Amino acid sequence: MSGPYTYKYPRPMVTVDLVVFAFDGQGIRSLFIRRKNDPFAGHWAIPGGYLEMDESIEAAALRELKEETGLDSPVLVEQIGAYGDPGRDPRGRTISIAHVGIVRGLSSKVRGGDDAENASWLEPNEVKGLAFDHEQILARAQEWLKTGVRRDEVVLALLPKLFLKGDLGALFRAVGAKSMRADRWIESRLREETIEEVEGSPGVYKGNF
Amino acid sequence: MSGPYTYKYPRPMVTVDLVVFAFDGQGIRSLFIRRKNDPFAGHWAIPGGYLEMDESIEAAALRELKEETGLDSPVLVEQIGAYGDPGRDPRGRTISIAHVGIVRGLSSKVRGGDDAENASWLEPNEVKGLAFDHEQILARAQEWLKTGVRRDEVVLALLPKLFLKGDLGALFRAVGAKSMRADRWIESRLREETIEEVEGSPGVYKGNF
DNA sequence: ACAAAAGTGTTTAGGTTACACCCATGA
DNA sequence: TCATGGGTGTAACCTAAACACTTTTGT
Repeated sequence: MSGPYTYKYPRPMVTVDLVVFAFDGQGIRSLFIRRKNDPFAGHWAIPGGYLEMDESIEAAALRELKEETGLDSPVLVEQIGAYGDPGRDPRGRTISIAHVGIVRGLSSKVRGGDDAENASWLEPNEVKGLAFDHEQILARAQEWLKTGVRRDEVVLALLPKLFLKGDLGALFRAVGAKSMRADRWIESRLREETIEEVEGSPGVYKGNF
Repeated sequence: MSGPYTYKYPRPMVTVDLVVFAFDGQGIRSLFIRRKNDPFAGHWAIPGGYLEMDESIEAAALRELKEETGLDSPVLVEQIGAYGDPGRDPRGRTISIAHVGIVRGLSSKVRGGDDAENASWLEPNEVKGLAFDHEQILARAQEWLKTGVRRDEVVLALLPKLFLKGDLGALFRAVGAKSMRADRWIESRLREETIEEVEGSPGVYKGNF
């Protein structure tokens, strides 16, 4: 960096955050880092960091994810909103552009990096004392997940490439979608060819992309 | 302003934009300003401007709307996304947080102000040569409107306080929602008491809030 | 009077909910 | 054995879409 940088009018900082969800066959997990530095050193936080001047917003989210957790290219990434209440960051006015991402299964190769002392897959509802307003962002992301589970891409991004009816049932249960019947879901997607049964393996399905 | 302001790392500018929709009984109109200053002086643009350091994002959107068009407090405001491609603003890296707003009817008291030479209600599909990436933002806002019209709050925010079946039909037609039948819509909302028929005026309805 | 546009009835298909019942599991 | 939780069949309900037909409107 070659700073300092001088502007005529004050500018907020801009960060990106990325809530990553994965399904382990039992429940939904989310990826958190433990912050190495102040503010909130030692607290859990959603992966994220400063936007650089020459990269797109989504690229920044992916870069930060990679730097802080080692995770590469989620199956699906979507922006869910900008958070910018004055005071959300003690270092000064900060706007954070929040995203959700989905990866297929709990990648075991996550590791801390950069500002992250370590990175772990935690149950989103168990994590306490999140940094900044990350509780709020997480809540919104969970809401997104709960309603997003009606979208086939979201479901298929969460499930393993090959899955059983039981996996689907477990997934619906895990996100708290009520009375979603796996049998009906499969029946209907088979009809419209969103998924198909794997040749020679009755009861095993795969999504079509 | 007391600038200059100096930071260790470069920071983008942050703006807010607000696409305002209104329904005039015939079609959807959207509020645009004609820019007074460069860049894009003389071009139409979505109302918006710089976020100040001590106001919330939504407050900034409302303030800019007021300053540039004279319009006060839309019935409904919602954030629709952050736009931040490098190069979207020739003045330098700028992140814009886009919103949609709905007002009830075409307020005739709109006037230009600030950076706005004037403000007018235009048909969104007719406007050409929008500033910045406002075409893209407008397109997303229209998309939001088209799908949002299934949400009762959105419909009721667009319609006058008292409305007829014909108004509803015209509205559905205006946003391009296909095969939405006003008779069925009303029937169903009456049942669940989202709207009610006005006493003594058969065929006149009003929303319940 | 005619053509185009809007309104209306009917039917079909699909999804959602609720309920009843079965089966497996584990205390 | 009993209680529990999940799976599964059935029926009621609602909504969306398609279609045909009528009514209205403008020229």
